[in-house]
Amino acid sequence: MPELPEVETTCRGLAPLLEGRRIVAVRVHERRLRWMLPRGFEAALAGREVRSVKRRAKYLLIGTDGGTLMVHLGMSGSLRAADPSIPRRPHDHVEIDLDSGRCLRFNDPRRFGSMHVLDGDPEQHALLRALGPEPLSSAFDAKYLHARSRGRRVAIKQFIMNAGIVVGVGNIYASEALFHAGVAPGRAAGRLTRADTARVVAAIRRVLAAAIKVGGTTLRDYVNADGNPGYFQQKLYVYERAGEPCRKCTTPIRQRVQGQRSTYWCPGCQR
DNA sequence: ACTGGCTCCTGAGGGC
DNA sequence: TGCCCTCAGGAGCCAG
Repeated sequence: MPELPEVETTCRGLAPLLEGRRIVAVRVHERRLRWMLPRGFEAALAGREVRSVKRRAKYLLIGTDGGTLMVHLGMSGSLRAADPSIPRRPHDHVEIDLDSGRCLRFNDPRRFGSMHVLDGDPEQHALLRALGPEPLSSAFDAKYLHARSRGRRVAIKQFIMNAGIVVGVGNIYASEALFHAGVAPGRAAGRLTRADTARVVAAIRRVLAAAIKVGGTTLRDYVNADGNPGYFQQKLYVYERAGEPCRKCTTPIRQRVQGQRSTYWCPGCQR
């Protein structure tokens, strides 16, 4: 499932394939994504030249000479620059032909992903305006997390998954980061000490950077722009390891549900 | 201002 | 062998 490292990997893979290319044609095979693709979606993109490929949170921002294509991969989405001679696969919902001869295909079995064409500054769009800082930016530090968490009773795991606080920390990396920080996931965010928040920030940054380095985590669906999986799943310490011995202290990893999401943690290592 | 719950969807996996 | 049921999950949205 794409989290920030997977989106970043896709972004880096797509940039050289898209930048400077002109969009020749757009075909939509399924309009019912997270939000219905409006009439005029195809026309808003056809003929445009791609100027930049960026990422904000888990959104891909494909800037053109006339508007920005904003893509979210949801939990099962992928974008690949395919050879058009390869037949379309099930759930290839949108195809964007480029003047390079390649075809950008958006595949998303669960259709939790989305596509928008934006005018003007993407940062001002309602979906981006209220987002917190990027986890790998200097704005996300211990001072910030400590200040934002004061008075908050919500569990720290749900707190760091709140995109209004910090973007890009999904279910897998939230559990992994809290393990490395040595902080139990159920603790109230507002009860964390300054030292705790420093360790949480450092762990989030370290885990995300490490995952980006190996191309993200592939558990079920995710493939990058070239159709290849990531390898971070081999470095998971707690996620989907319930009952298995902790890699550090051999205590059995525990699992519980927080906010409709599975949380994994080591009661020996995390306090 | 917070917090928790619901919702979209399909494939995987377990049970029988 | 095959069918049916349950569950997972990003994140916007709404109600309390």
